[in-house]
Amino acid sequence: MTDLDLFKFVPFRLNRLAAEVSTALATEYADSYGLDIPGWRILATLGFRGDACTAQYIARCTRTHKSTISRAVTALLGRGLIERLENTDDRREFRLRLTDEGRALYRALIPPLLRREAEILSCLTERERIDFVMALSKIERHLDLVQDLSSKPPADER
Amino acid sequence: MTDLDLFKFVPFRLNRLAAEVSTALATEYADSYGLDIPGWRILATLGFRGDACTAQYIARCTRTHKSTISRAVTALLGRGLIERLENTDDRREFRLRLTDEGRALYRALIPPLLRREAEILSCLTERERIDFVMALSKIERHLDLVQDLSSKPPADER
DNA sequence: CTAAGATAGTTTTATTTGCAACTATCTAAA
DNA sequence: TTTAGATAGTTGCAAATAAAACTATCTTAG
Repeated sequence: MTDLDLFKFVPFRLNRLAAEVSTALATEYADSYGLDIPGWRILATLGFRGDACTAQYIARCTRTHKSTISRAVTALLGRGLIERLENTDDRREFRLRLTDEGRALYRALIPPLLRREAEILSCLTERERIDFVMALSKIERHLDLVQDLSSKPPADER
Repeated sequence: MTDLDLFKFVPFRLNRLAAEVSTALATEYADSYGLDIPGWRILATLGFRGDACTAQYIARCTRTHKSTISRAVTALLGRGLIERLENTDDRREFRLRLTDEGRALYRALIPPLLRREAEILSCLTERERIDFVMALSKIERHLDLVQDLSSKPPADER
């Protein structure tokens, strides 16, 4: 029988690594700006795409449960970091976008977060880093994790 | 100003990938054997290391909170999958080890889990897979995630 | 030897998260 | 048009997790 070493088992290692990286990054947005992960994901999605998008869209492409997004949206609205626009074409949904304050926060967060990311990857050579990211992309595509905005409804919500 | 694309941001991608892989694997041990992630981690740690080890050790090297481990240990004891040995040298701690039944379950789980892992990595060439795992190791070492059993107490419990 | 601090493990509590039910709105088919 | 089903978003509840307080035991400095 083949043996199983937990510490060589990729799923376990990914889990552990992701947890570690998350807590390392959280100090940037949580400790400094009172944001949690869902809040940061919303901010980042809205900030990166210039235009407004729906909560559903954010939930889908960040693979975060819609109820989690809903709560985080409420919090961000309360802090005046995002705003809701009625959509007269479809009154079920709201388009969300950053307020000026929200955009300022988004911009303020980028440099330290990119710095952290670079730090984490600094143990790899340029070549290794490129290969690593490429492998990541392949696995994501293989598992159908692509963020594609045109998008089929992606397997709904697991 | 540099921009930040969430979908190219490695910490986010790791998080998303780990979550996806976790749920994919959970079907193996949860649906089939009623194990949750902490339970599986204990089983795997005890199974891989032939000898008995303490709850503290498992918590540290799997980076799982000690209260989570404590509860999972209670559950596994109740199911007769592991047993506790008094340590007369230090009566604060207990050494844990698999029962025969626990070992059988561990053995039964290995093949399907390794198959899943292989499936997930099947989109990479052999070369890419080796490089990917190597990069993972480097990052783990860089972030001080090494499982090292000799081990300094690793930053205690976050 | 004793007291102060450290450590293993448990338990209580609070937080977070996902699920499921619900409302409101839209779409499509009879 | 009416009705059945789908979809966006919210909310109540339950499960999982982490934090913190607690017990018991060990270690070490005086």
